Amino acid sequence: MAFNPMDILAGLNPAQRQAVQTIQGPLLILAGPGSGKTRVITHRVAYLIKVCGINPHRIMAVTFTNKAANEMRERLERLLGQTSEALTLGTFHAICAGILRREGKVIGLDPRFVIYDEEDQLTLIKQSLLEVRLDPKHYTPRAIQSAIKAAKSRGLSPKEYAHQTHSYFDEVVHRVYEHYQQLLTRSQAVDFDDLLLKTVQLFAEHPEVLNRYQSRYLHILVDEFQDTNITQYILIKQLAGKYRNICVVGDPDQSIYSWRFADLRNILSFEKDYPDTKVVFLEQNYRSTKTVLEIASHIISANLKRKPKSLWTENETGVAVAIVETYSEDEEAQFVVGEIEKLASDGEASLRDCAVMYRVNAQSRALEEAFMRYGVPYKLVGGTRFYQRREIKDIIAYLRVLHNPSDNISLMRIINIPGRGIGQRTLAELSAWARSQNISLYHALKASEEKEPAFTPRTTYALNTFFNLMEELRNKSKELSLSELVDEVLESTGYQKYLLGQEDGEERWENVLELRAATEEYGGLSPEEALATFLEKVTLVSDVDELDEKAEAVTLITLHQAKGLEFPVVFIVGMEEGVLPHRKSFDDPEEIEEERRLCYVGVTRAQKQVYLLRAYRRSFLGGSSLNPPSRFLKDIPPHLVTIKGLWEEELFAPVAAPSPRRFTLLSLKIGEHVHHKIFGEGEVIDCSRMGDDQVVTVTFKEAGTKKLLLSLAPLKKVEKAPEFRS
DNA sequence: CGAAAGGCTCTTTTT
DNA sequence: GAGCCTTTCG
Repeated sequence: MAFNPMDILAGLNPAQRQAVQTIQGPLLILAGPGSGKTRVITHRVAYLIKVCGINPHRIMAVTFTNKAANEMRERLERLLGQTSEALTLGTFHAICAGILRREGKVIGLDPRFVIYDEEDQLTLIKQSLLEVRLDPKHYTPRAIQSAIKAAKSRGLSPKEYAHQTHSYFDEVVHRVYEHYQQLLTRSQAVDFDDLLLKTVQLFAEHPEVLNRYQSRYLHILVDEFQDTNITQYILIKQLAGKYRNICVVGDPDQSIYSWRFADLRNILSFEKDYPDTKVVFLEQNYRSTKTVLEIASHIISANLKRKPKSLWTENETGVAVAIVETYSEDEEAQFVVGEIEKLASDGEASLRDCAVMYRVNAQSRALEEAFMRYGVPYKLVGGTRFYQRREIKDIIAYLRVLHNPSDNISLMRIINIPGRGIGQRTLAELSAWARSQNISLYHALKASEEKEPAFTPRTTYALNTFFNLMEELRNKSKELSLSELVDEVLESTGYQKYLLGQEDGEERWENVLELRAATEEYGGLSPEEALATFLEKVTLVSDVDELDEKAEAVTLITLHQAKGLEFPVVFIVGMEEGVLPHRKSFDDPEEIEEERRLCYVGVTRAQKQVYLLRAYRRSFLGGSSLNPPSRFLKDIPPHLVTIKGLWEEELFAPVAAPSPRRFTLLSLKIGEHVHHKIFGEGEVIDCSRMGDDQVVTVTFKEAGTKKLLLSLAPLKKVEKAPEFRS
């Protein structure tokens, strides 16, 4: 099929075309929600390659999540009909990690450096506090962590930080920051923010390296520009220094990451630093109904520090927004599930069309319980994130040490897990000695016999045994495939036994197996490369990245994570003062404005229908509170609203209590066959305990696989095996 | 050394 | 209500 370059422009509106075709010089695209932003970026890159003949090797596109990057690559390949590997495409963090692996040597960075996440960072900060003899009770590690992150987001090294600040607390932070950086260096590690900051420093100190990159990148694109921080801004300014073909895309109304030190002033700086900037507004919305767009506009218009913007759509008017008031969060969740079941059975929306959004992760709990109780499939994004789980981090720590023995934090994590008689005292002594000898902890392990005064024979033996174990694994790591290596680690360290001996060991072990499964896709690489690639990936993935859009299930997601996604039907729960807006934002008008933007982001995810829910009473931290309705609800004009008065009509109606059915509780085993009132016949494929109840996973003949709570699901045991059994 | 128990503080939001 | 830290005891 002949390729017609003009296909790239087909179907774009005039503003979108302008955004695609303006390829010379700085360009700022202000894109409202649903205005086809992703489409514009993708088409712009395609246009550069196909029409302008630019080598993909010379284009960089920065996205906010890995997911966005993957999607863009897919779309691009479809559009171009060819692969696009040469294109630099990824998050700031991933792109910088790549640059540092290649070029970091000149600033003394080992190419095998490990990336510490925020948990590792906090551990290291605690250690720093102790080592500079400050009391962690007086200066909370969290506060210090936040101050260091703030400094790094503004591009400040410890020295620069000291110059810029004067309070006593700043002096404390400065001391810890400086020491913390030393500890990182000693571990051949960088933290998240260092990925950006070190790249900036590298470019600043080594113009010859910067020059290579400047000359390479003829075109640079940055998505979600409203959520970039100052360090990221400096970085793109460096990179675009030569050609100045820099295109940034953003929407100030969707800026929701100022707590991560994203700085809206970047948009102002951009226009100031590049006075010849052309600005394109994308204001036609293709996503939502007129009603959805109108209530969104009313909500966001109440922000005072904002440039007004007029969004419009040719879509149909659609239905009114539903405001639902329930008594408790459990009822709120129950309403959501009931409504989704209704939509699904009426054929108005499938499960994957629906998303439930909330302000804080803790809110997902009541929802999950309700979804489980009614056997409606859901996918939870975030929460306790997979790669943050203790057992997962343990295994990764083993792999990290095998890859790079200098990684002290990981070594300290696993040195006594499973327990092998190396306690806190020994560890403290060993690491003090390592520091005095100026060697890594791993090296100290090897040389522990030379230490004066010596460890007890028993301790020495334990240290030696552990060291030999790790050495053996390290040798094997050079030959075994990644999954074989994981198996070997699990086996030879006794980790499996250790886990299964614990209370919730079964479940944790499942997670470990899931991790092991994830290592299988690295078969094509050499053992060393596979390990390196895997370790980098696991620290830089986010939860949205893993969201499976095709699965027939309802999405449960925080408002922050929902940015960039869209769903036909959106439920926002917890529309209450204290939740949205969150009470932490009460005393700062700017934070309230950000809460409002967050609400705006949520509403504008919807294509057809929005439900805003609030509960009269919400439990938190064991207690409960009565929250007034969110102030944002007052900004919605009444004629666009239907109130669902579960409040008046159903509140006092008897709700079927779960307990009475308990005594008829039957117990099911894997392999048994059941009959469900709605879903029909199925086979039990898994069961686990939840409190004094049982959760069973059943594969139904017609309805697919569902998780059900035994006490509530209308299930009957079937003695005779159904005929579909395979 | 390590298990167990008791006491404390938080919880926004995440690449 | 959990997760983290400290203390206590075997």
